[in-house]
Amino acid sequence: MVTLRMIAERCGVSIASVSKALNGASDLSQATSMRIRRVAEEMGYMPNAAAKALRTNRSYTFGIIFEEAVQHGLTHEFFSRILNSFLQRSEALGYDVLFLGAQPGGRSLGYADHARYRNCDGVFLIAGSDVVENIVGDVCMADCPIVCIDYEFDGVSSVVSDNEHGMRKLVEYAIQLGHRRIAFIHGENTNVTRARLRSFFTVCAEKGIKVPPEYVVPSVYHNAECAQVAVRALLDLPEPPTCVLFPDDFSYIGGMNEFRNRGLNVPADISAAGYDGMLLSQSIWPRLTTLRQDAEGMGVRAAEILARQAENGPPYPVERAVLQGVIVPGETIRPQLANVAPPPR
Amino acid sequence: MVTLRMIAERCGVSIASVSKALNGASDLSQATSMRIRRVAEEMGYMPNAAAKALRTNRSYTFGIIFEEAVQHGLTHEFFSRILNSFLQRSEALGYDVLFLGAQPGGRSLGYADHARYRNCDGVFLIAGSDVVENIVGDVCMADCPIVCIDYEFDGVSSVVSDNEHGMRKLVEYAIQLGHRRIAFIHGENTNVTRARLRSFFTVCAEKGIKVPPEYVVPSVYHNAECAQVAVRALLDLPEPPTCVLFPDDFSYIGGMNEFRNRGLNVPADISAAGYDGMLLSQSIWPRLTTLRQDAEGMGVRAAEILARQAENGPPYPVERAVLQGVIVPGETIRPQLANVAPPPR
DNA sequence: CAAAAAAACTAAAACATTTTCGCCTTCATT
DNA sequence: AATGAAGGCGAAAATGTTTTAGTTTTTTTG
Repeated sequence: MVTLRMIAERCGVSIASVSKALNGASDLSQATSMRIRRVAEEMGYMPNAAAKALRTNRSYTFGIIFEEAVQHGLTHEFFSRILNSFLQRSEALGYDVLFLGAQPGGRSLGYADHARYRNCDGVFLIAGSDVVENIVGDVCMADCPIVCIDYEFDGVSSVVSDNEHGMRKLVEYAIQLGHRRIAFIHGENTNVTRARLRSFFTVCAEKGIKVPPEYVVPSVYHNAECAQVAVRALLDLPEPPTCVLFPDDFSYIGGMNEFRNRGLNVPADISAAGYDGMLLSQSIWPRLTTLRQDAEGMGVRAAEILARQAENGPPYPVERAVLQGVIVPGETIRPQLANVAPPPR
Repeated sequence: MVTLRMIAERCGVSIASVSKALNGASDLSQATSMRIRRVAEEMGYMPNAAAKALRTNRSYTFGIIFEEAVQHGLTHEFFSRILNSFLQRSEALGYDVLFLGAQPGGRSLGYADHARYRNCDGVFLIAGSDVVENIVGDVCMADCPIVCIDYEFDGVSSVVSDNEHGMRKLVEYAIQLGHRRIAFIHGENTNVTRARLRSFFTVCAEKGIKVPPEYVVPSVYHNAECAQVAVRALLDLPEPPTCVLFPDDFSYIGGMNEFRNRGLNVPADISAAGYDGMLLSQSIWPRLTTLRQDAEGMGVRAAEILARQAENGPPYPVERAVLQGVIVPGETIRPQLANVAPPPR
């Protein structure tokens, strides 16, 4: 390992000068600075992150917490897309990303202690809605900026998907195509779900559409079987819906199975739309009409918020970024009435 | 931030003693050791990873490199499963995991330099077969143990999925059900693909099954459209196969679309099986018969190899771990002849 | 040309640890 | 009582870097 001292000796200058040359300090002559840099390059110098962090108290590391009760972990495409873009943006901003578990070094401490131990400059919290509330209190103890996903807490910055707006788009899309008997299968009771429900009711009311209580049926996110059961209930109603909205593409696919079991063709006999926009949803048949969330945007914004706050130092203001999704038109929904305009594009 | 010095002052002992107490050194009396530990706990002491790493030259960090040309990144379920299990096992072994990019700190250096900069105790290389060969040479310059996935290089340890064995299982399964006209749609020319092809031909030869060259058709991994085109060619043959094997579940689903387009029912009119075992493959209809790779096992073994080699220090021996998958029986394949035994279980 | 100012460079401290070596007790053994 | 051994503890060096506060050298100015 080549150190500043070794370069200094080779160049016949002091360690301080080498440090300055490599960090572009101003009080060094152009000539020596160049010479030192050349020698450093030759010797294959690579700074020591630990020493740097120790001295400057900056690690240029973002911690990332990834946890949810269902042990799917990163296999949720929504989460892995966020992570992907967060990684890229962080690297571009000069930060490395470290996974933070609750048991740093084998000992069972909390996330905050882990973050403090590693001297993180920021923490990105991606947690399923099922556990985020338990975690966030702990994480806050870390004395660095924090950003969490799809959840808003007092004192914690966040990046959220605009679920109200997304749901509005979806419902308006269905209504525009002439549907008036629209059912909504929704996920567990989380703030995300509540936002979507709120929006669903609001838009329906705006358009003068009555929503029978049986049309709003609870299910579980990412659970195909559960959604299938929910669809069964809907189809057994005396007056079943003409269009069903699903909470995510997994549920969507589960629901489609029930349509098929009943001999219903989509979209000829019944329409459907969903939320998420998984890659696969465009490969299956019929292609799903689904609201693709801007997961990439969320990762990018999270990295940018953390980087900015890390630069500025405490106190850390609470920031919010709201990202909007876009409808990916598929083949699962069609005009319900003859006298209605064809679907946009 | 509470340091050893602060604890020492509070306890009226030396810094050295505090360090020893917290690290369980032997030359300290039980009494003082207990007292120091209690005070440290009270004060909320958390060691400084940077100082520790600087002094001991061990960072307890594994670097992870994740790269492939197709920019799907972690959204490939196979990769995210590996990553997930690697994370968990690493944490249990006392290591944190850091993402390694090619541009540490904004400067465009290589992966090896990044690993050296962060003083990684090991590097885990997950790269798509399309880029791994370009990367591995660079990575080797890092003077720490390395494990890569699904690829075998001289001088580099690796964890591989037993593609020969997996393919054998799949082919034998089809043959056992009476199929003798078996086609194989395969991915790009990589070592993984070659292993599967080799195995495919071997097993067919063993069982005395002739494979017409048109039955082996190239496609692209994770590309549904490509697979659909391949299926089209197969179905246009004068004597089409009775069973089609796909390189992955995405392709599988693409192929299924073509079956449907032709009005073929699966498995009544044609059988199919695949490779990967994505979660979703068990939610769609018909449920896919697919060979689920032991991705979790791969992540675990990778972490264990790195940890062991990091403990033992150089020189680092080249280790290989071979993991085997398991057939997940679905509904896409059925006995072809009447006089044949029913499918196992 | 002397003095002042600016430029170029360095010594040393500081960051939080671990670890080696040596010192001082205490206690048991001759 | 003298010797030795062992146990318990501390001083200090070392890790690689940044940064402050000088110190030396060069340049400018009157």
